[in-house]
Amino acid sequence: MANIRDLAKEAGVSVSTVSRVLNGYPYVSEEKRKAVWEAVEKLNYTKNIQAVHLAKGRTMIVGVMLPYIHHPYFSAVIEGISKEALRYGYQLLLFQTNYDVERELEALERLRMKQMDGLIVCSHEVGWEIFDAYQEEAPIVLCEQVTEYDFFTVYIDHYQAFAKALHYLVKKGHRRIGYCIGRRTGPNSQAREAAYQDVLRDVGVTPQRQWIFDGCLFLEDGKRVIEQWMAMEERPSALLVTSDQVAAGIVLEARRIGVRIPEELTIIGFDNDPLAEMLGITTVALPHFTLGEKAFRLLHHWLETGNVPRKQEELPTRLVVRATG
Amino acid sequence: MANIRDLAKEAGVSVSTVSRVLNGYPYVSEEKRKAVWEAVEKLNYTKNIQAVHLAKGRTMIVGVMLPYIHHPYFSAVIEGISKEALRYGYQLLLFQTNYDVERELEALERLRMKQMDGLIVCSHEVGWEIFDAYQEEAPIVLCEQVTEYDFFTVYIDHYQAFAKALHYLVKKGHRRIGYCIGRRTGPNSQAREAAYQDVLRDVGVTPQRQWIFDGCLFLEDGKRVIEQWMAMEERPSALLVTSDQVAAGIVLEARRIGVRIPEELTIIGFDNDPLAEMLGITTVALPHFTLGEKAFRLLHHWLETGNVPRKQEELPTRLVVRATG
DNA sequence: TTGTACGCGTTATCAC
DNA sequence: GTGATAACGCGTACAA
Repeated sequence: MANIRDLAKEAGVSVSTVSRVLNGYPYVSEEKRKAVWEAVEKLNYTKNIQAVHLAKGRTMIVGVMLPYIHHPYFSAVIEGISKEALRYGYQLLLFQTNYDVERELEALERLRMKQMDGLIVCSHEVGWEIFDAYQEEAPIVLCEQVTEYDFFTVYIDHYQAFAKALHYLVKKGHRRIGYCIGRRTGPNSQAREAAYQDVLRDVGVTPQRQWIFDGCLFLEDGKRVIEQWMAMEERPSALLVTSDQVAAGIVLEARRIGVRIPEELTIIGFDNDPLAEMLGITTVALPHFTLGEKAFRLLHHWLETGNVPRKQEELPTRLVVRATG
Repeated sequence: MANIRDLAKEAGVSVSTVSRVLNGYPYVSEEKRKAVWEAVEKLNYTKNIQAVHLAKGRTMIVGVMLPYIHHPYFSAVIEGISKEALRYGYQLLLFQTNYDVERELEALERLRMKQMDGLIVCSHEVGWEIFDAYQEEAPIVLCEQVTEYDFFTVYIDHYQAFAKALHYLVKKGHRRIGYCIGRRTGPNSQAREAAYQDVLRDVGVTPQRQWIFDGCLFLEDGKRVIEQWMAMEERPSALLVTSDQVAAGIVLEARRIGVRIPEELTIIGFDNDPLAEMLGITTVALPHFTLGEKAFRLLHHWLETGNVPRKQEELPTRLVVRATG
């Protein structure tokens, strides 16, 4: 493969002149410029981007750490990141972790190795203190709320979102309120749990353990939920559901087996998925796409300006009332 | 940041010895090995991966070219790619194109620049001849069927899949058969169209123009389809639908407005999405995840062995009969 | 306006 | 076992 020196020889100029022409710098005579481009043609030259990265100490690559891709939540976030990355001329390097700590650490090590200029963390398993340490060496933006440490963060306030939906239910007279959750360990789930405990305590209701449905991630899980619900002695009259996908599963299975919604069971989902609109599911709209966009912009700002004013940005949510609640 | 020379100085050895230790080569005395690792600790050293890439002429990165990420089809494919990439120690660089030719060319240029070792193309807009040209310089694997050129390809035979579903419908007595499609220009859509024309001709039916519903990509589009269907004079008695998402849209809206399925309208979707199972939609199962896996493995084989025996791999489909057809 | 020479950080090839 | 030293390919002061 031809390199910049071959070009210089072919065009009869120096390597720096070649470099100037290739990168569009001024102060190069028209004839030399032309000679260089002709050499490029003749030798079928292409710049080796790895060498550029090494020489410049920058890659214009941003890493994205997420557990799964094939999931409405994460694929929406990454779509937002991708859109903004494209706009600012950055590329995206994917780190799918499956919540495996080893893989998360691998991604962070890659950041230290300067494989990318910065990292966006969509969700994770390892402790904040780890990120805090790596943050000293390279820019990291997190997509989850964190209070104890000082990070660059863009997040949806799941506590408020959950509380909002709960207050709505309480106002409508519900007292036996349950909820479905994905992974209980995640910060989002913790926030939801906290809101649940707080609001129910405030209205003087003692939540029952079996009103909480764990491991609800996909459409299919909704089916299981409604089956469990059917088998219960003291059934909740309303459920806040992880996501609209799961809520859709509940609603469809309920229809199938003749459970009337919302008369017998009120359902509120999260996300504002097109499926929720189609099925008339009341939901809390969450701005996932915007989350990705803002996360990238925050990182971009950090990369371009270089200053490290820790910053948090909170994204608003909105209750969309439809037929199920 | 400390580099390999700093390490050498600190440990009192040469850079070559440092390199040997860092990369686990034999023939290094235990004491020097120890000295190097101590220096690594002391100087908080991390290898600069860009320099490694430049020196080795390999990146262990594979590019993935796709139009969108936030789409069940593509996110399944990329999940499959990702899984295999992880297994073989490769990283994934994302090229979201939105079917914009400029961006597709940009991805191909990046391949020439050796930013990645190979490229997997999930879907595209530019002509085959372009890929054919770039293929001379670096490995490319395509996820669509192509007959005119000689490529590395893994694909689902959409012609056969469509024909299979059509024959099933014909056997059940349907003659007025229509179909929904996403982008008509894609090779998959072309294959489906060809199957449609062929099968209907064979059974002596002249397809009507309005039996073909274009631009059907998402759940919401299903609603539009059923509305159009309602307004028609001579309605098709059966529809083959782009994807289960769109099929679900049709089925749900049909239920809502009281169109009986399958009595008035038979529906067959594609993908075998969980939503199809939940709604009892008859569908042709398409192995998207496997497609991604196989695509990566093919590329991997090419990268590791270096030989270029052009190869095509076809993936099987399966008709899953449920309630809607 | 142009060219020389060095830096970027690592790996690979020799010679010892 | 070990150490110089030359690649790898490009960017960029600095000098001219």
